[in-house]
Amino acid sequence: MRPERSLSADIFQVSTGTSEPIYRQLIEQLRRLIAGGQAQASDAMPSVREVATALGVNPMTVSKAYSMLEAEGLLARRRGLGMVIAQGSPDKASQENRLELLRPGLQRIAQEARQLELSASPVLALFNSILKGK
Amino acid sequence: MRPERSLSADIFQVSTGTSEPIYRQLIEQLRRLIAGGQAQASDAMPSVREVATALGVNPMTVSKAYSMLEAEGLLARRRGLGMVIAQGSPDKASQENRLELLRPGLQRIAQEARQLELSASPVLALFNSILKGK
Amino acid sequence: MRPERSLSADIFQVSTGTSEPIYRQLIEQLRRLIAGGQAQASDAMPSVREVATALGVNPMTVSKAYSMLEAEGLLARRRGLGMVIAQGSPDKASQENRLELLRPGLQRIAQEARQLELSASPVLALFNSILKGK
Amino acid sequence: MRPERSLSADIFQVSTGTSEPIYRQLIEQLRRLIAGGQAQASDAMPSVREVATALGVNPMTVSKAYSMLEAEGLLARRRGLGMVIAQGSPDKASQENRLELLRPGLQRIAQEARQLELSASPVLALFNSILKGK
DNA sequence: GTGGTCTAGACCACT
DNA sequence: GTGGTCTAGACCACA
Repeated sequence: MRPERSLSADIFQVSTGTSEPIYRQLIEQLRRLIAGGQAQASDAMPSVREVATALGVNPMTVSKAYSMLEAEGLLARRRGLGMVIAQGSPDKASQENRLELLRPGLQRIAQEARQLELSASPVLALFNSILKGK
Repeated sequence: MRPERSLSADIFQVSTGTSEPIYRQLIEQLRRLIAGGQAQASDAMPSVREVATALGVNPMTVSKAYSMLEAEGLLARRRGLGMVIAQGSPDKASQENRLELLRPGLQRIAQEARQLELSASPVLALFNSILKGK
Repeated sequence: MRPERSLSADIFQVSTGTSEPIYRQLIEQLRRLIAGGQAQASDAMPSVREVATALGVNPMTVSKAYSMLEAEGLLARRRGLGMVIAQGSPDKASQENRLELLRPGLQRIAQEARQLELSASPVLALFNSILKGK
Repeated sequence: MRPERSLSADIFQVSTGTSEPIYRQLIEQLRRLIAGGQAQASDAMPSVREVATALGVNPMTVSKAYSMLEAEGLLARRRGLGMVIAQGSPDKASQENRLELLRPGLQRIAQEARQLELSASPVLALFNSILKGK
């Protein structure tokens, strides 16, 4: 078994203002981190407590996210040691597959741009500056 | 009384697949249509029943959206006649202001792209094709 | 977390005889309780179900009032825990400001008294007895 | 038949901002004018058109009020001439009876004053100034 | 025809 | 336990 890497609690960012439930934000983010290759099999997850205090949310909320990820097979429980990325979790996905994960969100924004009567170029320019500037 | 334009029920599109409640989708869409200048003061809104049947949702769901838009000052009620875009509703916003409305969504996507370890250029290419192709 | 006071369900009284909708009666009453200082920031509101059973109305009616008060910024939702008076809600208003809230109603009564050809003194005497006697 | 007096259209005042329907405001006001003795049997009512333009409301709304007052027996229709106060309409009521008509409104205000934590004296002082000053 | 209010009941999400 | 959302259906008020 290869040496184990520990993931930091700041891999997660949540926004409480959104209507999207916090536990779901966490789930989606870990899925992306795995698809992007930043979290790999046998990496140790930060503890529920660490994440909860770092994000300022209820520990039960983090625990629920972890449990659902475990049920989904992406996380595995190591008794007394915490959770790790499961051996069976998917490897880093291909670029095409990762791009496809962004499509629904981009389509939604495109629809909003149309309702705002915005043409493509200024929207692309703004997106470009956000992608690079931050 | 100056001529009045009637908006059609198909200005609205809802997706039931999302977790975002239907009435909120309607609210957001009307806000954008006003900001985009496609709905202007004193335009007549389609009736609650028209929108409800067009979208296949319960009239109360549409009514809830209309009521909240009225409380917000964007719609005005004409007793017995229906709702119209309120006189006090904002005029078409400047292009800069309309772009700003897209910023939060674009920032969210950019964060997701980073978690997926995607560089800017393929993401921009995909967005470009969505904006233009559809 | 500082100590929190819980408001009882009997802070509300509704009269079904009036044409004023129940949810609006609740809204107006809470506004007055806040202006009067009897409900303060971070006080816990009675639950929707408690109020509904205490008043004998449908929970959705109470929920509607709470939602509109939340949209107005007077109430804040605590996910899974209930509603509290929002931090941003106004403090107890000055006596002059509270008096001003009564002015429109008093003006309406004064107009009625004029139409009934009633002079000031008997009307004031009646009002005095009502204010003190009950 | 004694000489006929003509009532002016400005005996009515309506507020469109209220939830109370306009036609009902008109009905209540005429009832009070009769109880107060300012409108007496065989007085000629202002025409529907006059009242509608003076108040800026829909003629159908005034017509509805007149019709309901006729059904109630307070107004009588004189073919081709307009409406008059009916012969059978009650005479000016006693002061005690007229005062009683104000009681429900005053009780409502008293309850509001209690919720605003206002004591009797400032409220009475305000009411006094409104009754006399205007 | 228009919107508003209320009910009864179901299901969901969060803690 | 908490509130939120949606449905189906009834009744009212206004024009």
